[in-house]
Amino acid sequence: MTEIKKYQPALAKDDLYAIPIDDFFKSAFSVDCVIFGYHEGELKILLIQRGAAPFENFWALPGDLVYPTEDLDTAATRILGDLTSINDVPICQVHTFGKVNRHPLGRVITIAYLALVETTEINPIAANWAKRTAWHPISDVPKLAFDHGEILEEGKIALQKMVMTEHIWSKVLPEKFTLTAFQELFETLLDKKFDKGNFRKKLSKMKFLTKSKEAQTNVSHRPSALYSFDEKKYDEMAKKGFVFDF
Amino acid sequence: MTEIKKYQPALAKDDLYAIPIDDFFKSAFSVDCVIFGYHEGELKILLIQRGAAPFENFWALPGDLVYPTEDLDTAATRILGDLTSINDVPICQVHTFGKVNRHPLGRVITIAYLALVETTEINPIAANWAKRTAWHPISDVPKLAFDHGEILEEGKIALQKMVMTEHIWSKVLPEKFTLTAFQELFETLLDKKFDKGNFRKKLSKMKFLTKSKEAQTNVSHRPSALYSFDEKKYDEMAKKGFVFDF
DNA sequence: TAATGTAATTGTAAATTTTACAAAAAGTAT
DNA sequence: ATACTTTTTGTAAAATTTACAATTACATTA
Repeated sequence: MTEIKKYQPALAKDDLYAIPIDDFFKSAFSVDCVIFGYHEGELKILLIQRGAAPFENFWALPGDLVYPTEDLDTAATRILGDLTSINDVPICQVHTFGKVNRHPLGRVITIAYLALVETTEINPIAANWAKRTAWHPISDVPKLAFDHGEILEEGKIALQKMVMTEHIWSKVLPEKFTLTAFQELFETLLDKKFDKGNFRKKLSKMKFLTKSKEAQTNVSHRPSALYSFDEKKYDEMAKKGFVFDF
Repeated sequence: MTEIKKYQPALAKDDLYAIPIDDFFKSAFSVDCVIFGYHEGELKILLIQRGAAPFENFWALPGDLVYPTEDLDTAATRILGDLTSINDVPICQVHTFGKVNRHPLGRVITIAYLALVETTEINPIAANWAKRTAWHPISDVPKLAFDHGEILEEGKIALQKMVMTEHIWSKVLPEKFTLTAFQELFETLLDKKFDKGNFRKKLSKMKFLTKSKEAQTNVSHRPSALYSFDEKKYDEMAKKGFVFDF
């Protein structure tokens, strides 16, 4: 009995699936990146136009096969960079999609990763087999390649959940920002409106925004104080199990 | 230019990874099941003792390779059944683990699935290459095969999050249950204590537990009313974006 | 049968938070 | 100086949370 035979996986009761172990090692997996862009109250999604079969010319999420010698998280970052020239953006895993026929060229399961960035601070440049890149308003997305439509929908749900439990939003605003900008960000991401006075009262109780001595300039009205995000304070609170509950 | 060449994935800038497309299709993927069992204030985890290499004789999460012609979700259910004889338990995806060297026999990424069941209502029977099955107290788990220790830790965190946002707990209690039993369940899962009076006041506002006309019998104290879970009501509230916030 | 023990259930008052606004403040533009 | 705009603070009523205390309903024991 060989080493390989020993590792033969479980067989279904009717032996329907009794296939040699080698046949299991004929799959591939890919990463698809759901990159949301926020700017001044508008949420967009980053797409590429595919310059390679299958689904050539279709719009799609930036994604590609993972190298056999590459860690999953590493691959996600690398692939995003390879196709869109976006680097240094932390992305996090969301969900894995594994329907048998989701990919026309063979068995490929795909792991979706997600990030939220400031639309104008990122400069996506199509590279490799990506023909072009474009930000599409979240409310007006074309038909996508593969099952990317489904992946995007899951991504939207995951984004809203993460907004309330992680500081995924913290790199979207500039170093110093007004509370109004902060509120607009949350109103956009959560698709809700908040009372201005009450919103900031809740925030001040949360302690993780610290007021600086600087103020807004060049506005034709009372200038706003500028705040900054205190990650340490946030983590303290998060550890105690708090969630945004607006 | 062949069809395959066309689909060649993105190349890294330095061509380090320029390998033929076929080499991508040499991976496998597996499912590992994190099955939590609850009974009378005790949380346990279901493990199997492996009867096959690698990690023969090690305790491990029930898991195995996915067939190339099998949907991911289908595989999860099938594998759990094959190894532990547990069927009809809904399990949900949690996270995918994809470090290059996590599996000694080749590149295998694994997708973790999770469920919560009533320990005594499930009768796990080792089957196939599983030597035996056992419930281990969550606080006393042996060293596990592969990276299953890490997967279990992630599973614990995911369980707590899900308890607050989904009714993953709803099949754990009997059809009719006391509010005290309900409270004990949540205290166990969230590892917190609650004030009895206040806990049930919050519950009554949530509306998804309906009081039946029956009461507890054979208890040497005032008998408790029995309640049942109203899934429809729960879903209504969940749709409006509510979370348990005890 | 009455008293006792136990846990379920309801009650309550003080403290806190939420809500829906209103008023005041601090700048530019006219 | 006045108007305008948005920030910032204030406030009173309503609702909720909190920390207990009191009451209730059963079985068991005296």
